[in-house]
Amino acid sequence: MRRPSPTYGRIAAVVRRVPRGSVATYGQVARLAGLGQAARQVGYALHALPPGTTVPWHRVINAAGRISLPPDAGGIDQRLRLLAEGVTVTETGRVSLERFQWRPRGRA
DNA sequence: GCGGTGACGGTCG
DNA sequence: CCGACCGCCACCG
Repeated sequence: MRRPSPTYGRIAAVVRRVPRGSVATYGQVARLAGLGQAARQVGYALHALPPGTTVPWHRVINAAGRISLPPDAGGIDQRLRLLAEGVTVTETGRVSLERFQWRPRGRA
């Protein structure tokens, strides 16, 4: 079955595993997707997601616990979506990773 | 095949 | 807490 999974496919697969009400960091997703240090690529891939996708891209934030997406590029929408799931996001786009980061069975 | 680029990450000031 | 710098890697022209 080779690994036809284009990198984007693996990234999307990992992001779909992030449960509602939790968030994951780009680096965490990259790691779980087997991309190593290609965290930047995660953001690049999410940016390339087609409209109407089922991937909860809004649950992915940076390691600093902040929304990276510029407000005028969807950051506003991302913040509202997170708030709608019960994730506390300050007006500056800060999220408490201690409280909301996804922890898949002790790994990662 | 080479080089520029980026929804990042970690360190330093 | 915030900004600047450098290092990593895959995508695209």
